[in-house]
Amino acid sequence: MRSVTIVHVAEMAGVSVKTVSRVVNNEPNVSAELLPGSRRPSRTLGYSPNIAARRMGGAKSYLIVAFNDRALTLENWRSDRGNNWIDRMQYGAMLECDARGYHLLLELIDLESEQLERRVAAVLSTLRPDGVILTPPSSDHPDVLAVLARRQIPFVRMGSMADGPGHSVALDDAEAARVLTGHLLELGHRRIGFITGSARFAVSARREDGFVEALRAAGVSDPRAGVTPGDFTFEGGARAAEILLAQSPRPTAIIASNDEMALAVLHVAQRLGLSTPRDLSVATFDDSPSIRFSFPPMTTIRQPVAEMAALGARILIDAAATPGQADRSHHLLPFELIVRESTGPVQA
Amino acid sequence: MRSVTIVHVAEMAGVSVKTVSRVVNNEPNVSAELLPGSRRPSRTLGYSPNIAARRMGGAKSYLIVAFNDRALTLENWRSDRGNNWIDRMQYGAMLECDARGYHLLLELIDLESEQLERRVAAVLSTLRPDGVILTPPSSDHPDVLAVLARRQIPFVRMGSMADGPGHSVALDDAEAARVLTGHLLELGHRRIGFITGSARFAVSARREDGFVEALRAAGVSDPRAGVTPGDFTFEGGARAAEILLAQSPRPTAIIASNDEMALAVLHVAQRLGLSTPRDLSVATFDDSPSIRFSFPPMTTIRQPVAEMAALGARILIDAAATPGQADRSHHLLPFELIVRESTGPVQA
DNA sequence: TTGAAAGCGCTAACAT
DNA sequence: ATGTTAGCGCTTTCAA
Repeated sequence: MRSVTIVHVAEMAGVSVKTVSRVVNNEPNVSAELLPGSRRPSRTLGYSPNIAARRMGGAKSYLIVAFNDRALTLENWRSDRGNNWIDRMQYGAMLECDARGYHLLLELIDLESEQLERRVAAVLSTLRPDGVILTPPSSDHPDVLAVLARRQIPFVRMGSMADGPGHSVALDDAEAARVLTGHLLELGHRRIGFITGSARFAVSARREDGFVEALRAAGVSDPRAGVTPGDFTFEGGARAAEILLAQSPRPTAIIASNDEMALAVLHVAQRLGLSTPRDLSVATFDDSPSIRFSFPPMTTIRQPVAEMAALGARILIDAAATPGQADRSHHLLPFELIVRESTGPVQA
Repeated sequence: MRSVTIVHVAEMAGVSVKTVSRVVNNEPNVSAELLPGSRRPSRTLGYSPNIAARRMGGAKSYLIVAFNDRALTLENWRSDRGNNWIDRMQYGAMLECDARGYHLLLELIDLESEQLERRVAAVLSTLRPDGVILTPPSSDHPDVLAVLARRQIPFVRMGSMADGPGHSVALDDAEAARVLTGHLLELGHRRIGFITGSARFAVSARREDGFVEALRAAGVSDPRAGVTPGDFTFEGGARAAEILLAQSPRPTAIIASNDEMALAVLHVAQRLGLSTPRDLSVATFDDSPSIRFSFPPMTTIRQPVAEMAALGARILIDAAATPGQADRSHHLLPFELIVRESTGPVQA
């Protein structure tokens, strides 16, 4: 079935194709009477402009591409643990795109590849997106940023605090860690363990820094004593928890740098016969579904990931709509401490 | 920066654009010497064909669109509970697309809309995908199927057992329910509660049927006694669990039609002072991360969702590559019973 | 085996 | 306020 084109609509309306184009794109210089006149046939015929042809005509592509790290995505798939962060990012961006007549395309890129620049360039040539969303750890990858900048394609770095080119949307992870740590300090905890994230992600260091600073500010001696390396996986979290809980005196609270490791802490504590929060308080960072449904539901930092992504998409779509705007901007979104049942006052 | 086109490559190679096109698309009738000759410049220049132009030229679009129900997605986003099924579907399809030079585009459609047909048609006109993946509940929506069939766009219905047009990839949910129920029967359970899913999804009835059949086959009198309505949400699952656990005599096991409701059962049981699996066995269906990390980790049916989606994408890509193939096929993938710690022998 | 030319559906630039 | 024309980058005829 050949589909209806702008020519059909124009013929039916008895006007030129350009007029139809103007109406469809809400351009000025169309007489008011024409609006319904041209619009009616387009409705009747069920016309919607073909995106490829539009792009060929020199207009926008109505495409936003989000780059995800391939290795991460693959591993995620294999382990099937559901990377909630990416999902929420996608929902937010997709909804915003959808509302603005845009389409979101997820693309896998191999950050470790030697051909990274070439690959990124190829995707851009092939797809011609109006904008690109970068998720960690590509948000801070110099090669990716370089290609994007060279091509002059608007892009937004998600979750990056680094001062780089393009737009960025993030939240203050260090401050979030300080707030979370502060919550435990208020409950009387002094021996607090902290399981770090993978060094590949800039966020790991930021959270660790916030934790250490909060302890230092509270006058805790040797604030780094409880810092134990983790890697964002359940297994890594379990190992770290075992190390921490074998210490004497034992920490009365543990902060995990992500939810999966926090779940692991809960498991290890349970195995050791420790009750949460009576014997051990546990707090974490991402507020994924799993920790809301855990025993007990966990205290955490709530990040507005979907909102961040929606903002990112909005910035790109606006940039495509009004060229010549600033090509850099920096946005910090608020987070929220959510106190649940996994944290309680330290027992005497 | 103007990007490199086929013309540049042709000039550099000293051949016609058509020859370059042939090389790029692995078409026959190119002399062997030309292959490296034309390919070298294309590498040097970093050429990749523009998808929009390709499409305009009458070739494939290299696009697969997956339709998701908008209301479901929105609700999912708001409740932020992470619809693992969709995520796994997407991973599988995306990886397959990526491996074949394709791109996956998620589109939201409003199944409740009166303009559904028009909207679907608009997306198809706009994007011109080479194929469409339908996720439940759109897999069985007659209007959606009608538009697709009329347009002659290859599509695959995911998780649909209905005998309809197009391709379908599913697993035998009824059989899965029978196997899961059989596991409990073997452990000696006779009073088994079953919390159904939402009636909007065809899978709900299939699982319920399998459960009832298994009990009947085992000679359990009144096999429908334990069937209690649920809706796939945590709250709905909790309500159903409360009803079931208030019965006297109490069921010794409960099967929930999805993981979120199973988590709710665990919560309610815990609140009532029932220990799992000693006092109550719990089993469920989707094997999402949350039930692997729950206390205790739950017995479940493992569905190869990503593999199903990958197969779906493969079918569509193959169909686009070799027109004239059968436009219907039906695939049933195997599932797996995974026994964890939430189910145990009935206590005397 | 190779190439020249036409055209896909749309929009930008340039008339009118 | 409206229409005409010339591409956009590619692939398909069809011819050499």
